[in-house]
Amino acid sequence: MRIATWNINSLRLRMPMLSKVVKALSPDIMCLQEIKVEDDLFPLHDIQGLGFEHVLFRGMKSYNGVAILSRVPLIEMRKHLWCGKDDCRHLGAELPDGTEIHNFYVPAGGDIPDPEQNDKFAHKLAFVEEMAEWFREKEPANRILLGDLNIAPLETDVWSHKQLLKIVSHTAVEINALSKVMASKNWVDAVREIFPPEENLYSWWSYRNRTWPGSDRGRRLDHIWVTPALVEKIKDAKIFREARGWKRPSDHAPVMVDLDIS
DNA sequence: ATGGTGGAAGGTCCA
Repeated sequence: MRIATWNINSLRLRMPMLSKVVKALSPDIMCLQEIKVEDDLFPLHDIQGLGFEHVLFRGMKSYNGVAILSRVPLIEMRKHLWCGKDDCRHLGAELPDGTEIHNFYVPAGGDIPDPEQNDKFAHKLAFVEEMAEWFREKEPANRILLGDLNIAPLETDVWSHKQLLKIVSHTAVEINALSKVMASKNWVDAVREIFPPEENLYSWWSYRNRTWPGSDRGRRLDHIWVTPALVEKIKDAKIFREARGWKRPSDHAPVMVDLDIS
């Protein structure tokens, strides 16, 4: 089963690009973030036309929003209000074999990496802490956790570890919080099972850097994790950076893994 | 130290 995640940054604007990505990668399950469309306006018919019969979405006007597009049936999990907010940052579903898939859009966190000065950073830290707590309390199961986690944990997940230490997405406090999520169910970074940690690997490149891709000042903000029993099922992984070079792209590239599950 | 660009809006807010 091929499972992909992509922060599409407006689903309606980039429907044609989604079609290209789906044709290129043929994912069985495509998880999206920042769809930026309220549920009444979700382009369900067009999505089904791409071959996804089973579609879950949770959207709001202008901001955030997540969706799971699938060729296999999904059972939607009960909604959880992360940080007490109903802001469309998570969708959980059960696959036919009982594996759970969790699609997250973690708050970006603003510019100042200090929760005292910056409410958005405080929200990000609280959200990630809550993820750790939430998964810790869950019963054992095979699970996939993926999405735009807005944190680049490894030195090789950013173009310059030294220059980004005080930049939101690569600060020690965020990486520490993310490591607690990882410990909550002994999650394994599936993409790093294929691409060794020594290798630079990015999934996002700022719109503000006009020299892309020459300078390659990227960060790996988008992740796919699995619980330990699924590790031996990981067959391949890929970051489809070609899509970042298309005209009017999302600032994120799709990330995918092949898992030997049904 | 600063500002750079893009999306949804139709204000600015958010990334």
